[in-house]
Amino acid sequence: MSNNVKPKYQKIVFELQKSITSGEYKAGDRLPSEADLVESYSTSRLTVQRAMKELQHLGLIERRAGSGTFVRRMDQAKGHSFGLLIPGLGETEIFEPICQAMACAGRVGGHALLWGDTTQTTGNREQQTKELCEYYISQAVSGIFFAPVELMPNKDEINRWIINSLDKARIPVVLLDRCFSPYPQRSRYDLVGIDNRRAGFIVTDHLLRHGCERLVFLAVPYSAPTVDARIAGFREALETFSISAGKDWIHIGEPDDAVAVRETLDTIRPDGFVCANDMTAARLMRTLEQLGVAVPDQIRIAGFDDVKYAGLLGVPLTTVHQPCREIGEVAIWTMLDRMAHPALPARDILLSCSLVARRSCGSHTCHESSTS
Amino acid sequence: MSNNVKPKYQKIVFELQKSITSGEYKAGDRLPSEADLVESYSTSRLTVQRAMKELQHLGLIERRAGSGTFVRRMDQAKGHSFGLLIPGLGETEIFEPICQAMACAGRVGGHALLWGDTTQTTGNREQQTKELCEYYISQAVSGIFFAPVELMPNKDEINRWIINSLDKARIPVVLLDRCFSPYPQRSRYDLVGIDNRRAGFIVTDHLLRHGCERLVFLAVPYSAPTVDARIAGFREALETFSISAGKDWIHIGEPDDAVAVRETLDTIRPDGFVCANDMTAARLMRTLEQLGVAVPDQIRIAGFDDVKYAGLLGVPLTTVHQPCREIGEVAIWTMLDRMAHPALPARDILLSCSLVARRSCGSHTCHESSTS
DNA sequence: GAGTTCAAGTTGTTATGACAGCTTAGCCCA
DNA sequence: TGGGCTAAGCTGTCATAACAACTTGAACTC
Repeated sequence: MSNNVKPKYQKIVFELQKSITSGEYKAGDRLPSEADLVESYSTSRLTVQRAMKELQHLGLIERRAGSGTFVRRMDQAKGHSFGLLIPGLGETEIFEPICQAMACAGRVGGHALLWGDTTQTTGNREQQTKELCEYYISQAVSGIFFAPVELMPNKDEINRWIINSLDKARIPVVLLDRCFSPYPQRSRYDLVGIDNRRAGFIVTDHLLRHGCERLVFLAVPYSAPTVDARIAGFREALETFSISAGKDWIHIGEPDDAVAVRETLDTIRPDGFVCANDMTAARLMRTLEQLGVAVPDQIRIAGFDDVKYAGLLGVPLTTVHQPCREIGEVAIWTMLDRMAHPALPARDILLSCSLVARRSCGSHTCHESSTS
Repeated sequence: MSNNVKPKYQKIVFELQKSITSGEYKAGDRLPSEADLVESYSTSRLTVQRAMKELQHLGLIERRAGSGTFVRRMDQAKGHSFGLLIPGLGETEIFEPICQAMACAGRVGGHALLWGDTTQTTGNREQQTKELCEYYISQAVSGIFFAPVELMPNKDEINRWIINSLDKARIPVVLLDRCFSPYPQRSRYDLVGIDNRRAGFIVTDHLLRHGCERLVFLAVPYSAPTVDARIAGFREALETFSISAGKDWIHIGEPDDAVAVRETLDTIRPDGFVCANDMTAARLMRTLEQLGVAVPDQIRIAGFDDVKYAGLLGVPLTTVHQPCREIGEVAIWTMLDRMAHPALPARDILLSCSLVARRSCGSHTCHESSTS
């Protein structure tokens, strides 16, 4: 005489499970609230809650206090599709190889990468980025790799809009290269990038070892927090040489502004520049050439990123190499791991990077020149 | 801000977990009955039951109606075994909860954690650590979690010896909390820890917002690179307040040295100290008390780690909380992932941490009644 | 138009109380 | 002594009640 009276909460579990797997509720859909279920099953809230807890442990649903209960995105048979939301793709040079590596690593696992074009000349970039974001949401991608917008006065607003949209759609996000929150804060997302503080230290240390004593760090306005980290490393390296940075050794401005550059040269009398990235360094070099200042003889220069043309400039540029391939691989892994373990806390995942010494720092150990 | 109110049932889960993983209850043992727990925790049966359910889902216990609750014997067959190589285990306070979390997370996957004792009073620590390392190698563990030695003049040599040994044995390593290389360098191993630069920034920023204008960072000699990162954050925060740190604002010395502390007070005239960790802060507070300096009225103090006794000092200590549980979980997943993908580059995996404001910083907005 | 406040709705946590079903140990009786 | 029975103790299930914490969107203010 098997007791046919099944626990009431198991009945609820069973029926909801059926509704979910049969497709009545799809991924991301909101289930009826506890109050609704209490009524429709004429039971107590505790019982409903217990059923929900079971479903949660089964990994079928996801609950959010204040918001509701949602069907979790199922681990599809094999392949996921991920969206790339990278406003500067094609311009910054470093994201292209990163995406390449992601596509390659993704193919191994049977995943697809959607490339969105945000570099069309028509329309403004803000609009394009938002539209691409909405497109990805409509396509119900499994996750999105996002490189926050920078170098725009209203970057915070745009980034917040995007993140809010993705949050509402409950799409997991992995940040690439940088966070969108102002520094001491931390977003709730994983971030994959390089250790910018270490990079700043390495490149500054290199210049100091080659005889520099008065260095200026140059960055354009509205830069990302990555630049702050590079500045921190810059300061730290100076400190190890017992050099205390003057007030204006961190200069925020345009490298094309010949007047401002001239003034900086005259007031601070630096013997070297650390530029926030290679693009800034390249533009500064052109300005210095116009001003008749010789690189590296009078002023040494270094940058970050190791973009393709860094070694092809009039004076090959010393810089820090971004391990783009590795960043891409790790980013894919991070996304998959995040989908498998949603409860893990947000992680900053930093990779190491290496110095590429060229002539602009006056190095005697580099390959390109030997002016011993 | 600091979310000190933990659910009661989670506390029960945590304590029972600890009792199980520490071996107080062995496999097959019967745990106290619900009624017993209701009494000893002075709570309701529902709460106890909820805690039990959690432990059941974690796979730690097995319940039989009418009989009792029993510790499940774990399946040693399929899991890996990992070694914990943590020289200061039991002293630093922060590694204990980290290991606890690792043991729990590992148990879910059927993995075993070997705890090595390096705190015996006989023999020196160096010898013990090396012996433990050799023991793990002889046991052919699948991986080792290593917290490099610090605070010893020959720490570099010891760490190198250990790493070389593990390298020869081809045993994967995940570093906990800190790297063993001097700063700008980077080891070839994954590292799991907190974002010390951000932590340094947060705590310094907090003191500055409460009116401090002249701060000293105090650390003992031979500290790990984590302290350098905290100093970098310290400097950065000062910078955002347009305060340029004086030469001696970074003070390396013993907090017990009353003469040196007196001299620092007289020459720099600080209105606050940021100490490299809670232990340093606690010792400094005692010295200041001897010198008749009032905390926080004359000098504000803050530390790092949020060790257990931080809130129990004469003047409760403002500090930065280390998310030990999260570090442990992430460490286990990192190790498993590393074994699955040996080709991925080395990663620094940093977690975020939060400020715990108590009286030593002179904050009036805090609630120091956190410790029950 | 952007930020703030506020109210309604949702889940999270805990207390109290009750009964049902299962297991074990010990007692009683043959 | 062996077998069955029973009482005690355990977990499983469910109802009612209340407050806390969080989210969202709409109304509101600057």
